[in-house]
Amino acid sequence: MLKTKSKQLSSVFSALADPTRRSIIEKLKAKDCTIGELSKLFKISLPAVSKHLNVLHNARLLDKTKDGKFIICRFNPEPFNIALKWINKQHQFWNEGFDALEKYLDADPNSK
Amino acid sequence: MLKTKSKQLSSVFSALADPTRRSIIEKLKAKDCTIGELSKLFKISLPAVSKHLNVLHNARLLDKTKDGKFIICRFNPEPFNIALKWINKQHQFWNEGFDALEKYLDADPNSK
DNA sequence: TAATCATTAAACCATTTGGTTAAATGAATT
DNA sequence: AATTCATTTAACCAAATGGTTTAATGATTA
Repeated sequence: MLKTKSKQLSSVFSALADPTRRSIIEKLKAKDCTIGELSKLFKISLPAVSKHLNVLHNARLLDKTKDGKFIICRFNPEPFNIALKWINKQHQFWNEGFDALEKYLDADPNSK
Repeated sequence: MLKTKSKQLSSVFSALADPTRRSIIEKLKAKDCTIGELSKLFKISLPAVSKHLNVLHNARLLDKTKDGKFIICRFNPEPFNIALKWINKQHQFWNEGFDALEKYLDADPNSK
């Protein structure tokens, strides 16, 4: 399902609006985890964690890959780019003078 | 009311999660507006717009100043910094090599 | 094949969200 | 002083959100 840019922005920003989901990202940034491993970090139930993971997955911030009995979760930072671009566009201050961020986001990742 | 960093992040990200509120920011970025002017841009009722403005105000993305009968709304991009910092911290790719954004955000705005 | 383990689905609940309309407030005009 | 204009408050509603518990699914292990 192709999302409009606006829908993408909404799903990314609302995914990031919840502290549990931000914690999940902070954890996954350091290391891929199974859903069971992630759920042990929080006091909420496993189904609640599963729902949060769906929200992240929907925003494309999380990849799930099946490994036998387990599901491995991997953080995908790529959708941050669209969010950063939007913010940067509104950021009066940044638009003055040179714009390092814009160049950064437009650069080919493989060139680094 | 002092907010924790987590609460600030939640309020900024959830303020940005709504397309109407993003449109309001895009409008205000160009020019300060009264609430009546803003409400004319949308098909929703004026009280609905008023509520969106409260959400933005709560996230400190919007300043209101009274001017007689009118209330002037001004966009305040400052809370973007905390959001950008959080995103940048998670952004594996960016953390490799030099980090232009971090420097940018930590710089004294008055020095530019 | 039966039992176990990881995860999701279902049904439910309370709270929040984004909208409405109608009434109230408060400042400016007449 | 009465009216008009800009905005908010109140009361309400439907849908979404974040949580729960219990049941179902699906893959491994015994």
